[in-house]
Amino acid sequence: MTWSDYSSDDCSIARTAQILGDRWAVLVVRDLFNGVRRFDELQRHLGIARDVLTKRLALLVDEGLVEKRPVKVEGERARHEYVLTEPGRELRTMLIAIMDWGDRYRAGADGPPVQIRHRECGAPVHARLMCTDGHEIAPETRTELVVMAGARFRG
Amino acid sequence: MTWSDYSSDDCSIARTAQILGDRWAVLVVRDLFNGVRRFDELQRHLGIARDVLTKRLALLVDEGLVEKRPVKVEGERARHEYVLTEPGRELRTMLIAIMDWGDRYRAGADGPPVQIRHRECGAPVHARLMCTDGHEIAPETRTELVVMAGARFRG
DNA sequence: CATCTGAGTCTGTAATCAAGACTCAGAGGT
DNA sequence: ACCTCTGAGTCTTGATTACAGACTCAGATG
Repeated sequence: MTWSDYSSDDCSIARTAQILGDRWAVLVVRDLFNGVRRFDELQRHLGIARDVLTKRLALLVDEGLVEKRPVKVEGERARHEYVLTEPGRELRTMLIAIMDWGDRYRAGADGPPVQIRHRECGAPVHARLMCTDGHEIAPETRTELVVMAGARFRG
Repeated sequence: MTWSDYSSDDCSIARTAQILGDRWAVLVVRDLFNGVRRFDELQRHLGIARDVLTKRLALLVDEGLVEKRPVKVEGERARHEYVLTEPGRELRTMLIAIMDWGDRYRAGADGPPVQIRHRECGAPVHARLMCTDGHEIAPETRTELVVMAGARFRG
């Protein structure tokens, strides 16, 4: 029973890619993380087409990663802003894993553009693989894939 | 100077998304990780259109994540296979971060379909955030973004 | 010589994306 | 009251890209 006997769609990576597997989705989440909250600000910063942004945000809201909430500031007209929900915020590990890879293999001559730091101690933060017994999984460390109850055979 | 004053494209996440920001790219890499190596096997398992697979593989080869190498098995015609390079293999942390998220928020009733384990001790492997001082960065732990030399202002 | 298979390429249609114009409602100025 | 500005979209019109399936081509197989 090899990996390719199991359904490709029935996989947590495939399901996540269904939501984030788009050139823009990840960047929208990144910007939301970095405090961008309003439609026009996202649109300008990302350079995304307006209708596409509308659709992406709607999907993210639909999938529960983002909340669209009304904001009423005194003396201004009512607006809304887009804020990450808890599931959305839990993507931080993934984002930092992506960033680590890019920093390493796609940084320009001046090095990485930004760094994420632990607010309390100031040290840079990275994504690491660990097993639940506390061993660090280095690049050469072998891992194996074990099929669990949730798996489905290929249709 | 806020985040949105800096160029969105000049960011390691944006650069990585340029390569992997596609519904299929991540799944192709996942399958290569899991030992699928041949064109037809990828095509069948993923259910991707053949011409799209051709293009994705070409991009991954171009970007240096995948190597296309000829294979000559005795008694068979020469073929080639697609194998991850070292940069490609370094995506493991990202893949597992994506999988962790999906396992948590998108698993079906039967739980996660597969588990990755440390081959030596058998314990499940997960992606974690750590600062270089060794502190674990839990979901509530605050991080901050520091702009470095590689950053560019918005054009 | 006819058939099979792996690894694509080609073709026609459907879906998405991009860029910019247009809409609409509320706030501010005159 | 009227005009203008802005935020947050929606609409429209090409240009790209995806999808499904047919077609190709070379070397093994019978």
